[in-house]
Amino acid sequence: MKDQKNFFQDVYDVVRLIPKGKISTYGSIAKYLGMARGARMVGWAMNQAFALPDVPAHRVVNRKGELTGRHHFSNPDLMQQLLEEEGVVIKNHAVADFDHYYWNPQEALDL
DNA sequence: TGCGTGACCACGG
DNA sequence: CCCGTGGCCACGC
Repeated sequence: MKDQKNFFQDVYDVVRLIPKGKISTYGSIAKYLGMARGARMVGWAMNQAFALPDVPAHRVVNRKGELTGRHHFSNPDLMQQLLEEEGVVIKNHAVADFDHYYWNPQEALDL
């Protein structure tokens, strides 16, 4: 059991583990941390995380694969740009072939 | 102290 | 997939 105060740190820790060229979702991360209904909190954590250089917030999208957080970057197009640099194809502000790039912490970290 | 808001999600139609 | 509804937790005023 971990303190909820470390929840944000846990979020950053998981996000940091997302492999290059892969993406994950707010809900999956929240679920992995035991907050199945705390997807919004992951979003809030990301809002604070964009200040942390080691946290690839651009690899976190919503369950539809849309780059909903792009407006919170210094440049709205930066998120898409970073993903494309990693080989992720973006179409209309959303990840094309979402299932192909999807990275599930539950499976990857083998709970 | 209470209410509105939000980088969300699940469910039913 | 779209739409409406409810729930979730934290933050700002």
